[in-house]
Amino acid sequence: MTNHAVRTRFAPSPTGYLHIGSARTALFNFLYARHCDGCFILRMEDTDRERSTKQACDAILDGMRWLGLNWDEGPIYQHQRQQLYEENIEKLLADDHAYVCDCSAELLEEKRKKAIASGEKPKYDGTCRERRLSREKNRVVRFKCPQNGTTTVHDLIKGEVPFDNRELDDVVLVRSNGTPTYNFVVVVDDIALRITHVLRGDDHLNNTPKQLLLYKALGVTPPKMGHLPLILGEDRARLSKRHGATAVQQYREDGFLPEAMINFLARLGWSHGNEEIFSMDDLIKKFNLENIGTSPAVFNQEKLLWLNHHYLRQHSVKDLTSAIRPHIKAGQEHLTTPQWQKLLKELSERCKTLKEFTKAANYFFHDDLTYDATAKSKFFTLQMKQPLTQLRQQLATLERFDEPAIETVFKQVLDKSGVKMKPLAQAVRLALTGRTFSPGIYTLVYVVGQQRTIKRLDDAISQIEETA
RNA sequence: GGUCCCAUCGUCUAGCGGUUAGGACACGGCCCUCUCAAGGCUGAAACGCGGGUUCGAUUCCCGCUGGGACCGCCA
Repeated sequence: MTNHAVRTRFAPSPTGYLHIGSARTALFNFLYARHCDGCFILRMEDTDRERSTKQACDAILDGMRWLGLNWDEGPIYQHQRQQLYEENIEKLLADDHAYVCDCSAELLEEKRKKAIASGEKPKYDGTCRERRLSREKNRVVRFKCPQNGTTTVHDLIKGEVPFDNRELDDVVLVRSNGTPTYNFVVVVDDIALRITHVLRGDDHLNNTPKQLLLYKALGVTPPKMGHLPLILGEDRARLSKRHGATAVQQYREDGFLPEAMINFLARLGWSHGNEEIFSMDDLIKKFNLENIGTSPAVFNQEKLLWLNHHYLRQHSVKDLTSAIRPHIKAGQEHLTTPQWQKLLKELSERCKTLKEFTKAANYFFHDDLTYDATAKSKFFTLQMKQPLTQLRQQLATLERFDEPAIETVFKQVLDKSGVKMKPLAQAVRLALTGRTFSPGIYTLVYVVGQQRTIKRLDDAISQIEETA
């Protein structure tokens, strides 16, 4: 389907990092625009000057780029569009769709508390509605919200959602400091940017009728709206910091790949039959509004890890190496060797995150090993001393230090000494890595290299003497 | 408290009136095996409850229950 008219946007408020939930909203808007060959716009909702920061903007931009959510227009900064908002306010005021209010914040807060205490809905009481106050410093502008009738949200995902206008409040459009508020600028900008489809979190559904009424007051047909079910934590409450990492960047630092994150996020609230694996191109091709689910989804890190593992295994050695470079603190010179390439392939079978690679390959980058105590007493036994010594001698004589040659040496030692493969392999593994798990033993010996293997076997053999 | 949203395995979900209710993650077992993984096979695991509508409801409607969101001069 091609629809050049489709224009979507992602409009975060730059007050923190890029949240997982926001990222999914961004993704869906991005995918829908791309799917329809439309336009995806990035807009910073930074009208709250107290809370918006440059760092937050940068973090959001950075996260978007990392995920590959490239925008076609923007970033548009709302704090630079004051004049546009001012024009619209004047229009609303002139048309009697808005009014000036001088009720103090303290008084309102008091009334609000009282209302809640007496079991009523906290709502502006309309004191200034008909006072026709003039605009002055320290006064706010409110929307004159119709107090009868029904406003129905025609939601792309939920269907018809009617709201009784009596439930709606006279929202503040302009703060007493002169800056416009969210509910107002979101409407003005979506009009100005000719947005055709608004996909946003479910938490905005209650705002939508107010915004619809604003569109009406402004004489504009609203865009199509779709409210995405929220992403939840394990306790089924809205995903937040207390559930663990919620910043996209945190996942990057923890060694996740953007492909995995995108795939995971896409499947939270959207599906395509029984398919689980989607590249960005697949998603652009297959994404549609019809298959967006209606119920909230719990963020399940196990599945993210599985996907990450999947993409880790799919990456080329070259791509993986460059992805892993930032995670390696010392020993980066090892990253260019054929041994590293071999090890990397083995590691990608076993590790679920880039971060795990460094841990799992610790013995490759560092020479100071600490033997696992239990394993040491189990595998560094006196009867292993001879076979290990034999092995060490023969490995030292090898001219071609490759896996077939290493395997031959192992076979010979096994034959001569009569020990079983398992204890020998485990003893060698412990000697070379300090642990009892690693890639296959021939591969391991090859990867560690002749010099280091000999050195580590010598160390191990002396350990046996000490304990004997 | 008011308004609104939601409801299929533990989790993500398929299902769009008639299915042995399917897949995936996680979990158990078996195989493979020098360890750890990977892989293969396999197992356990769900339609919240009560009313309708219908020949027939997981599916449509209503109620209940449960969970969630929102009620700012935040967005």
